[in-house]
Amino acid sequence: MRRILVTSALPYANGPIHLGHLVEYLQTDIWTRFQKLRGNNAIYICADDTHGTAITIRANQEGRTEEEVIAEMSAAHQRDFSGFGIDFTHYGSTNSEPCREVCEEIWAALRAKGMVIEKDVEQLFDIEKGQFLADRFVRGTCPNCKKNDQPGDNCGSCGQTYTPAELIDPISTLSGTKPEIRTAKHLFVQIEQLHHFLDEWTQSGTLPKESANYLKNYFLHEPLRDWDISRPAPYFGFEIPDSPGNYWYVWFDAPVGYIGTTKEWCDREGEDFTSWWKSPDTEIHHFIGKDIQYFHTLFWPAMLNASGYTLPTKVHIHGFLTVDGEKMSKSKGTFVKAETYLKHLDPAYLRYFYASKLSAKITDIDMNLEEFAMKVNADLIGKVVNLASRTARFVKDVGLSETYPEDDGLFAAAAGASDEIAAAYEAGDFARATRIILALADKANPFVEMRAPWELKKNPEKAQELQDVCTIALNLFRQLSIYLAPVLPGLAEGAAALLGTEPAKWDDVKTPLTGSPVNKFKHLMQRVDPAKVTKMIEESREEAPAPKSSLDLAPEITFDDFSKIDLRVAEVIKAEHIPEADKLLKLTLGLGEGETRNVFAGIKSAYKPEDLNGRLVVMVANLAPRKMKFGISEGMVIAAGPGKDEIYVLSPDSGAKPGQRVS
RNA sequence: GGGGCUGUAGCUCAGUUGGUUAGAGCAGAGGACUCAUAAUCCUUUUGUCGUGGGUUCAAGCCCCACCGGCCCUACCA
Repeated sequence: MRRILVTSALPYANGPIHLGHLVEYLQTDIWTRFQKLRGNNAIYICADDTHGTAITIRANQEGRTEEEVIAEMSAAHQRDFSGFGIDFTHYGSTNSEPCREVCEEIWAALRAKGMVIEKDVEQLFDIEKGQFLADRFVRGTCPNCKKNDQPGDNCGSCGQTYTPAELIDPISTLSGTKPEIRTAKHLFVQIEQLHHFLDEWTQSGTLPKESANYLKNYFLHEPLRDWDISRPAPYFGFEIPDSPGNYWYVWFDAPVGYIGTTKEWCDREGEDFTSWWKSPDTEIHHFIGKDIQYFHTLFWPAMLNASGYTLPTKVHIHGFLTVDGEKMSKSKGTFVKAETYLKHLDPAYLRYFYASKLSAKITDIDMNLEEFAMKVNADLIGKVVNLASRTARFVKDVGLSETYPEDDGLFAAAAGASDEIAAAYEAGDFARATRIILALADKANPFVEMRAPWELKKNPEKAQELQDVCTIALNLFRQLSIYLAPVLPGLAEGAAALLGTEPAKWDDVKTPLTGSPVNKFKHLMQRVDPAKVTKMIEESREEAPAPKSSLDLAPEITFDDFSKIDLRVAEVIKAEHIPEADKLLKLTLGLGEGETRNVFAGIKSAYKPEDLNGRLVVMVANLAPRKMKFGISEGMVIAAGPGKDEIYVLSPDSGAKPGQRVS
């Protein structure tokens, strides 16, 4: 029996759980349930990540204390997780005494190894609020491209990175005042001292290959920079014991939360803490997203190494979630909160859908909503549950046959897939696991079809054969339900209840069930109703926020970009109605020297043809011709205004000649 | 700018250490059945494996370049 400690990254206590988070927590939950089902001693530890400036800002805005904010958020998070069947052994908080104790212990170890140094750091200081500003709380003009209203670390327009102190005209987003540059003492951890260790550890098979490559080529090819680990007061977090007025940066104490939360659980349950975190016999498995790799694969192992804690056995890294091929979007309604999902849909659907998409690779997964409904219905309802649903009621009165009948090797084949499926689960390749399992279902259904129990039922002399066929189908169904139990614990329970047995263990797939009663069949799962998916999306849709300023400029372009556009003065030689067109007028434009262009302009709602005849306008003369319903349009007339009856065609001052270039 | 990953049928993806006519599920087409939550079963269509070079007796798999997509780029939580 293996001892396995499993963690998911700690969700930040500043927002609700959404479908993107759930990729990770469901992945971890499935993996942990799999380990338990195999008979291993696995625990799943998680906690809210509670420290940092963002929490303080929020608390101030809401006129509450940080503790009130994080308590409410923790309750909400746990409610959401529980709604999805995520079964934590213990869920804690980084703002707890055990976490503080472990932070202090690790810190002391780093100090003892001489890995902590002090350096002065220039940072912007908000005078009115009396605090230093993190990058995200400063905005100003980009020193590179001069685009205004950019964040303090890098420019959203040109991509340039810089320090907040380099910003032109910086403004504190907390007070709206202009911050000043001040110097403060920060504490740094010199993880370069463990460079050699990290070189080896990161390439030791603990990490996915692509992650190991990334670290090797991006960080470990040169000396590692010192890690700034402290923040000056005021800061919501733990004060550093030997450096009053300074607090540990949230990314120092967040991963320590894994250990601190385990400690809290051990104290409560009387478990031996040392055997979980300081024993070579215990495996540590972290599940994280690709965005926080370097915290977990450089700083974290360095901290553990320096303080004598067990290093992670494996760091499982997953990609992000997109919905219908795009980033989750509040305005499109694809930013779905866990709570909203649960109002409309069965969590089992999402558990299965994610499982069918997740592999051991660090690739993003897409939740196509149409595919979601179709796949869940086809696989789970149509194939798996259908096996029970189409046979159980035939044997409701007689139960299963006393001896397991001849089944053309189906049961043995499914039992034989056990190792392969287990290996796929173990490797985190749930997509492969579900593929193999569904292939078994695809063999079981044709068997039922061939033996046609509904025909056997008509002939009382074939009662035994009928019972045998159903015994086989229900046993195959039971195998499937056990294989799927990590993903769909509810289905496994339903299967056990139907067949009147105890909840299954993994190895039960190898022994057929005989002679037991079969209870009245109840639907184990409902089909996905696409209308409910639509409702969920509608409820998630938020009104697009109003543009920040009235001048919402398009991204900046260069002069070269502009000069690609060939604008010409043109004379409207002829403007005509097109009776079938709702919006278009057909214009014949003259560019001088007898050259004319045929242009369809969407200005019918604001202009009559007779108003335009003879007028000079400005046109884009080198626009690619476009085939439209009523002919080919060879350019475009420049106009201002929002549309409808507010369209204003531009005209040059008198004297301009058709064909002249506008620049 | 640097780096990681990725590009295989309409869609989602498998394709192990390079080896014979490139696979699955879904969708599509045709048929069967009626026990089952319009579920199931049978048959069947579809691919210049991103592009261009190279290595090799042999490349979807190896090398190079290019094009497209996603992501990271450390005082961001």
